Amino acid sequence: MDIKKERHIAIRRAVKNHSISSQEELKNILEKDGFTFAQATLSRDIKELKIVKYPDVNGDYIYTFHGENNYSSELNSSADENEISSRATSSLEFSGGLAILKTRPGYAMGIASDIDSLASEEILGTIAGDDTILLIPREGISRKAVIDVLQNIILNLKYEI
Amino acid sequence: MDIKKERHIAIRRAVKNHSISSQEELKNILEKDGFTFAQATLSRDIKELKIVKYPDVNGDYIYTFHGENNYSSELNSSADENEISSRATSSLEFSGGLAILKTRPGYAMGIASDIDSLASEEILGTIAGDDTILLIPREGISRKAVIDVLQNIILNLKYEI
DNA sequence: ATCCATGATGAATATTTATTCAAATTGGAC
DNA sequence: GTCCAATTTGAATAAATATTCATCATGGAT
Repeated sequence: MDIKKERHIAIRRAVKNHSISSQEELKNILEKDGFTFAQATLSRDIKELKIVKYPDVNGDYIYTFHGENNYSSELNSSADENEISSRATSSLEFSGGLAILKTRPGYAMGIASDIDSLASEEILGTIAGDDTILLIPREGISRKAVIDVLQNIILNLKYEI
Repeated sequence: MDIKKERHIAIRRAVKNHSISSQEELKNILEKDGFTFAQATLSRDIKELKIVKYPDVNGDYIYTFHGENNYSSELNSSADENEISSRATSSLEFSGGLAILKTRPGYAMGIASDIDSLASEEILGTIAGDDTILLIPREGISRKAVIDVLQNIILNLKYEI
């Protein structure tokens, strides 16, 4: 698998699970995971993943996803809701300007709702059945941009362009 | 009125209405509005206001509020929904660990919903009637923190500690 | 009014982060 | 396979941002 893609996944995971306040800190974590790269690469990765340095309630900076609630609660820090989504989705395919995301039965509504709130910059709207979500990207949003943002929400998303 | 408070309001307004990609750019805008200050001050202001430098869809950086959708649509760029909230709210008061936000009749539900989504880091939950919202801050969140975050959502909020 | 504590600020600086530029790698098309 | 264009990357550097430290202002308390 693509090394960059792996690194991106590792970055998302690290950002989610740690309280990271600088790229250097993040770099150290990833290096312990066996990744090797320069700070420049990390800066670019963070930009692509739309990760943000957020001033948290305690007066510290913390890297996080845009719009993500990051009060570190013990409740959901181990049970990672994105991991659930990961198991719950199966594939993403495109047709014309539209995309179809398949999910496990019963999951479509919930995941569509997550997408509505977390990817509203790229996705104009969603229509969910039981195991299928129709995604309507905004004008000018590329397939790649759709994939990128969904990968932010759903770890290990499988897709076909 | 407090010069810092005025500047904060001007910053929020500028961030909302312009596509600002650096503190220097923001500083220039504010200076045209008659404010004078050093970059250090702006950095601190931005931290206090929890404004974030966000990598947008076009591959640029843009200063924005955490979690705010900033696809610049002509639809709502002039009709500013926070301005509506500003006219729609009247006062914020505290009692014990709780806060009461008064609104114009009929607005409580809508505003409470905005607060739920935009201030969930500080506010555990809200209960809205017709013109009154009960805010339940999370443990350890100070009154000042509550005021700060609500000021981010509601311009010109009036309050009593 | 005077004192004290707290907050606000700027200049300089440290730190952090983004970009440039050149090199290396990758992924087709043939 | 070779070639070419795209993408990825690192080292160095530029640019941007945060903090330090000293100073000044502000707002009580007495």
